[in-house]
Amino acid sequence: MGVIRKTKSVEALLNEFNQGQEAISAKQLIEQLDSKFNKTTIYRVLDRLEEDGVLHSFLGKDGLKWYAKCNGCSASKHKDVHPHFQCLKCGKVDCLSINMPIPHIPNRKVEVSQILIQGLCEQCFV
Amino acid sequence: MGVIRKTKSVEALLNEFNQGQEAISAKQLIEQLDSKFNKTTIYRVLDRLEEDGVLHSFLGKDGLKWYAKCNGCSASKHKDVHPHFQCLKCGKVDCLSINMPIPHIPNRKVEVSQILIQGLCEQCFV
DNA sequence: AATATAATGCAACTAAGTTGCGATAACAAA
DNA sequence: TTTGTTATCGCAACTTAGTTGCATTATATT
Repeated sequence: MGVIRKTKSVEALLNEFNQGQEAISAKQLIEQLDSKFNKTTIYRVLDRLEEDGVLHSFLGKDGLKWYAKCNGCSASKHKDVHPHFQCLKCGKVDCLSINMPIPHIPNRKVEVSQILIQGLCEQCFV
Repeated sequence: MGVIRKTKSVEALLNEFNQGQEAISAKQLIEQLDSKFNKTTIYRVLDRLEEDGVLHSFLGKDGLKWYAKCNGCSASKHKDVHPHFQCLKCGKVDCLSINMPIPHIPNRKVEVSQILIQGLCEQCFV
């Protein structure tokens, strides 16, 4: 079932993410690749890449969906549980490779946690 | 400027939040009060209550906007920086009164942080 | 080359949230 | 109480990120 095919859109998107380590929003990818691919295609390829553990996704401060490369994820399990950082000046979003332990909460079961930190990135924090 | 008026919609919304400590999504409030108020009104009243430091808002796991009562906020400063919890079974969302220190990140300035923890709430975690 | 089916493009749709504007209602001052 | 100012409301139309259905095309397998 569902072997991912090496199509032009897949290549193009992977290429975008291989330009750097930054996260890229679906919106930005659609604008960027507008002349080459339909937005539906882009959404679907992103879905597939996420399912396959190539990318992971999260929501930025405005509720937009962002994607970034995975490190150590597989199709069966996304191990990437790290904070994301969104720069309030330049808008850049990336993954932070720091460990943020989620405290145990009495009488509840913690399954996932999303942490979005906002502030000034290295370039903007002079 | 801008003294908030005690209108019926303001009263109705405050009343909803005084039913308990849970967070309520804008969507839910609109559905709930649909017969009494226009959705535009509800969005605007929520905005005003947030500006006045009565409510604070955050995004849930699907990017929907949620509101909850503030504790110790003022119009000038929202002091409420705490994690929020969304139950994956019953959907309930609330504020956690635990302190989560944001680690210092080298060469960046941290200004805000949003933490959303998902799992099972007290009622659903049997 | 033939086949099966994954992937694409297009158009139409969904849903949360926003905007403009004329009408209405709070509230303070007379 | 009445009046005047202006905050607030309701409505309709809009915006925008993301989704869906379906006919067509491309990929990979035999």
